[in-house]
Amino acid sequence: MRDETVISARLLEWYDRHARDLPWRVGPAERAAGRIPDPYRVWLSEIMLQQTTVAAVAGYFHRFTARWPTVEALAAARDEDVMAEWAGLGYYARARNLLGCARAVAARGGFPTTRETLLTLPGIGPYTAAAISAIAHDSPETVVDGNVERVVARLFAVRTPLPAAKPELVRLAASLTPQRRAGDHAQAMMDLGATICTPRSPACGICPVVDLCRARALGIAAELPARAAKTPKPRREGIVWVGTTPDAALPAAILPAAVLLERRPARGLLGGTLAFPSTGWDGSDQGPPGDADWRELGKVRHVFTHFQLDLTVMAGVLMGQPRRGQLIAQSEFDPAALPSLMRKVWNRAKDQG
DNA sequence: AACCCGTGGGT
DNA sequence: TACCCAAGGGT
Repeated sequence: MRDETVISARLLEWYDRHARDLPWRVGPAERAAGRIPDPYRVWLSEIMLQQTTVAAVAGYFHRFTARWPTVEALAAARDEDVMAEWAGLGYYARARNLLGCARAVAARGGFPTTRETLLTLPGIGPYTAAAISAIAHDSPETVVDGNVERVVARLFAVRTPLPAAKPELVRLAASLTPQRRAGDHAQAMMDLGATICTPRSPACGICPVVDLCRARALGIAAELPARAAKTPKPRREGIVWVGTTPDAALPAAILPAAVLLERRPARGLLGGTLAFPSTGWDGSDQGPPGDADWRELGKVRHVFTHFQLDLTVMAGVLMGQPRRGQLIAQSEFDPAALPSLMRKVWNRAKDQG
């Protein structure tokens, strides 16, 4: 028997006993009994899991499915409600594409089943299209995420650095994909990568395919996959303004009646999210959003994918009409609807203001 | 093809 | 502290 066939059989056997129990997953026993996963839940989980950990996704998945149980319900949601529910999860283009995809799917009467057609929908790329097709329909597609790249690089001792190695890793991963149970195979590869074949100090001692791992034989498992050198992260600085209005019934120092916020441009950094007016760090160059006796509260540090940000927080009670943004009543303001950076800014202002 | 796009936990 | 990197996609 080919090594590839043995690896696939061993992985499925291992998965039958050790599959992670995840909220969006139909486990191997239920799957074998004929239970078909809901494509909506598979799709939603896959979008949320893009570059995002299982632990971070779980709560969001529960809230989304409770509020919008079907793709039709999600398609009918308001943009700002979806953005608010997504707030804190990051990569906000996913939320915009999520809605676009839901509306396209609702309009066409349901999710497509083939990888090729799934690929035409917004937010669905090569990984997600293959994953939905394999997991929800058991199509023999090859699913390659970061876990699979690592597992395959080690099994076949691929020393070429990523991302140049990607095409080779995809070919090798395809050589492992079985014709039956492709969905369970894909999830087994990812579970192995997440729990045993981990980036650092992999647990080779309990790996079901350790005897077939070439990197292990060479003693270089923990060193793979190799990656191209990363460029150092630059630092940016900017200013953010937390403007409030005085409450008519209470002393202004106790409780502000309204907070000045703005909707960021739909594309780009934190695109489409709710934010405090700011400048200087995202390509913008603007003054204070209104007149106030602005005072400095200190800095907030936040690390994005490609730069580190130090934002100086200014706070003040607005005098007259603000020049931009929208005043949100304190009673209707939910800090949880802000992206994490702006949540940090709010917490700083709340602590010191 | 290279760059842009969040966040949080682990080491 | 600093760095790694997660069920990637869009442009």
